[in-house]
Amino acid sequence: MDLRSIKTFQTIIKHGSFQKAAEELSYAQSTITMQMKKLENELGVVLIERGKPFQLTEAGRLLALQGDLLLQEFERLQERMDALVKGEAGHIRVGAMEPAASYRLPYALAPFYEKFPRVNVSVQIESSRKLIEMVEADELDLAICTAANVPTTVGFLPLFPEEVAILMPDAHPLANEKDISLPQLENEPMLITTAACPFRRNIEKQMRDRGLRPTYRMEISNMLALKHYVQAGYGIAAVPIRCVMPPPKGTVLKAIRLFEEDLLVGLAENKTKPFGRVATSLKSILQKNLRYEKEPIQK
DNA sequence: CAATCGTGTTTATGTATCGC
DNA sequence: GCGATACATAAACACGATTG
Repeated sequence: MDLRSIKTFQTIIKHGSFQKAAEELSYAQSTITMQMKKLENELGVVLIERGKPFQLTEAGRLLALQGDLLLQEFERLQERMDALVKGEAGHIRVGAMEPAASYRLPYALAPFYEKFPRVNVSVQIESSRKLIEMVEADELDLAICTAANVPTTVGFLPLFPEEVAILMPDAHPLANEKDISLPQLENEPMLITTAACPFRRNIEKQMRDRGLRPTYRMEISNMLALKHYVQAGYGIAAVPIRCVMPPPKGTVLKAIRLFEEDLLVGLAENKTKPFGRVATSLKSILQKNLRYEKEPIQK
């Protein structure tokens, strides 16, 4: 069964005649007969009760309805293919870690959508480690993540440091300090994310390097949920500033001294796969828009 | 008016060959 | 070993003439 014979069938219905359909489609009348015969054989049903005037069978009425939808779908597909060829449509798979996925990507994507309104973007939110794996397996076109275990087939372009500060209830003793130093955190019960979280690993490493040992009170897997636990008074937490601006009611954000290295976030891409025009454009737009102005930390 | 027939043309498929 | 190309053959298609 091909679309051509369905189109012929629809044209026959439109004119109520094999002859007229042949004229409109520039076929010989015998070709129309042959096409209908073939279509009926393939479908295993009679579509048209021949006679004057002919009548559609139940199968014919069903095909008349479905055939229209099929042809419309095909037209849409054709339009999308044309757009794809012109570089105006397609599907881009982006991965992002938190907090960039929630706090940066929605804004960074806006100019891309303005430029390519017909491109479909899917956003997958995962840990950096998982994102890099997905880029390597060609399951993502681009990923916004940290450079965790980057294999040689994956390229990483550093873009911005995700700055970290300490969030605490405003009644906390340290809330009066101008800023916080790492040794002050040693005996403070902290709320932390999972062991795989790059932010947690960064803090642990920096404290370890200085011979300090953090004290943990509670592990919360979702970084975006941390601030609510701080707000509820469970303890203090080192959080990306972007997640807690402005700090929730009843909490304050304090800069932390000695944090000379914030986590570097960037774009990961598969070096072995060709990059299309749309993906290239998205890359440069993200490159330009993922950075943001430094925001003041509340005193 | 649609179906059938004979015929020429186009398209699809299989095979062999070539170059990398 | 693999993909590109050329060629032969089969199958599908479209046509005009003709029939019922």
